[in-house]
Amino acid sequence: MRQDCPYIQSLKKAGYRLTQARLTVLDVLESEHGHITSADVLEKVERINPAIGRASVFRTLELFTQLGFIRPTYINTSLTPTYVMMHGGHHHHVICTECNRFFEFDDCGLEVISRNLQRELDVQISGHLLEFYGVCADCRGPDLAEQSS
Amino acid sequence: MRQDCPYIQSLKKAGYRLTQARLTVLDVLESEHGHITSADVLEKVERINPAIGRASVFRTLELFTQLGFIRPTYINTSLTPTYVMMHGGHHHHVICTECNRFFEFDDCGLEVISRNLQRELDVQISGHLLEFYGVCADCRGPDLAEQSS
DNA sequence: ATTTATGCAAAACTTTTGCATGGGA
DNA sequence: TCCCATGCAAAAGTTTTGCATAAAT
Repeated sequence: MRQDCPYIQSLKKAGYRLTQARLTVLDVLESEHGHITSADVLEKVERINPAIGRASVFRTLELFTQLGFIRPTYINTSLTPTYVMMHGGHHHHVICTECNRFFEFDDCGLEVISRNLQRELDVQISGHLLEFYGVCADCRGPDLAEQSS
Repeated sequence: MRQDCPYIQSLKKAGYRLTQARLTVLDVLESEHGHITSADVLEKVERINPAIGRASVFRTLELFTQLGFIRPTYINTSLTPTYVMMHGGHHHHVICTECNRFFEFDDCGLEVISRNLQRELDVQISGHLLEFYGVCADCRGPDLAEQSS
């Protein structure tokens, strides 16, 4: 486990202990490169280390959310949250409303808007989440779009 | 109840019946100008018309989400969703991570990005949600807006 | 007259809590 | 050693289901 991981550094700096539960949840989150449901986190943590209780996973998820590491979002119509990693404080993706597939993208050109809002509303902005909704090529049918399943 | 309401038009056009439950939930959503938790929707609908069952409220909320009228988001650390109205397919706000207050804003200048993504990812985009996170002036302290308690 | 949508109430789940105890610094 | 964080298991809530019935078109 990389001690140079920025999240681990943040945990330490904030005075939180580096426990098995926290490190394992962090590993699971990062192994999913970006987004994972709470149910999946529970399952994967359990598989890696059965000694870690569910409660700790939820407590960790809440802590990480408070610290800004992750952010819960609703994806499909289920009641369980999908957590996305807030690398550098932000996250951007396009979600296909038909198949719920994710398409992540990096640049969002929101720095200017962020600065303006900061000034206009007098809010010290630390991050953002941008979600676009649409229908991907596959879900629009094979006729008009390329198929690449 | 305004029959010219765009949401009512959409419901009709999609072939859904204009029932008491749906019209009442719509009224509640609009009366909250923007965002409301599921628990609050339940409570307000109950107050307006006790004959409407909880199940119908949830079914309606899910339907409206599928139709793109609203979008569930996580605000405070509670497990209940907060629904935001997707006027014109989009919604933008800044959330204070301390007091959970909302600051909505209109323009987000995302049309260009939206078009680019549409072309690059071949996804037909229908809307978006943009959330900024930060700490508002009040929460940063009374005077210097710099104090951290 | 047709169906769709509803209400009711129980079932199904997910998340939270309390407390004694273990593990990190 | 000190005290934060954990595990366990039950409790607390929220959301979903099944089915007979009401109501919208």
